[in-house]
Amino acid sequence: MKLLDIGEVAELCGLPASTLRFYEEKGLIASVGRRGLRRLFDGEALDRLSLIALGRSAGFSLDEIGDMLGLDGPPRIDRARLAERADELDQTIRRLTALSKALRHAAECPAPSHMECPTFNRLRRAAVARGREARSPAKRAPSPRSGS
Amino acid sequence: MKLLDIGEVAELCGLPASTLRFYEEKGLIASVGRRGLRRLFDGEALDRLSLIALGRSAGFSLDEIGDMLGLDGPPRIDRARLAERADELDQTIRRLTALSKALRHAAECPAPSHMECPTFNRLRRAAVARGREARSPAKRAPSPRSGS
DNA sequence: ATACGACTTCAAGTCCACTTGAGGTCAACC
DNA sequence: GGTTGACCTCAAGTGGACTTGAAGTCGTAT
Repeated sequence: MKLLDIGEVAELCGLPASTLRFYEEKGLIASVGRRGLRRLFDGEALDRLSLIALGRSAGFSLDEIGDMLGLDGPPRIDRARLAERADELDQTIRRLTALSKALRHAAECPAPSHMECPTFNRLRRAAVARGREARSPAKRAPSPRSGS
Repeated sequence: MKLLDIGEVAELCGLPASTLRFYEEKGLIASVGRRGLRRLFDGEALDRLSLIALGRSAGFSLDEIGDMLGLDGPPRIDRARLAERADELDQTIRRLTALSKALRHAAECPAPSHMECPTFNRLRRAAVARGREARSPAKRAPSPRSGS
């Protein structure tokens, strides 16, 4: 299997090399060796990076992801936790759906102030209400680096 | 209209008083006056706080929300931006939906390693793919303060 | 009148996920 | 064999959104 330079991995996964070093330092990924000083990665690193991206976009912190993937080692995944997080995600999805509708309505509604519009207020309440019980932020996947 | 102490506002909106002071400092909310040193708020602050919560949960930064609500003043909302963000939210929703399915599948699938499961891999790709073009994180609504 | 506790200010600290900078190494190409 | 540019390490810095701490003020209940 072809071994990859950190720059190639960076290219393939869309993360800057500094982030890959940072992830390695945290034990989230591992290089299979070095050529001189340079790290060499194999396909497993790419798999793990894809799982990391998945976890990040599900709102897990890097530490949580580390727990789940097994810091250095084969992924061992806590199924109960995944199901729980899936439930939370479904909540979030419902909330964001209400939110999207509210935004779209606000963008079109001619009422002078949105606070006077019953439709907006209904959607607003729907969007915010569920947020109260959220556990931690669900971030989008890390954005690609700015350059290029 | 009844005027509210910062503690009462905090109680009503579920944010700590320190956050309300912080928001006031940023110009996101304003008190209508003071009783001695103490800030007094009216209903409008609650409305704005609810819009702030809405904006936060849509993934706007406090600065962006400040722009939209008009730092100190009546909300003047950029409709094009709202529609644009609604589109982005819809993207996020689709991604999170794939993600939720992937997590749920991972929680149930008996395959020894998820990386070997075609279903998981398909969902994984679907969940991660769209994340590449995301602009900024869509956070959940701010969590209620820890105590009580 | 006095004590209490909820408020006040301002500066500094925290957390997370990275990024940046300085100074150094070295594999590969000409 | 020399240059180059991608890599290396380690420490420190960044940004957003708050939180905490110290020291002080003051409305309200007893």
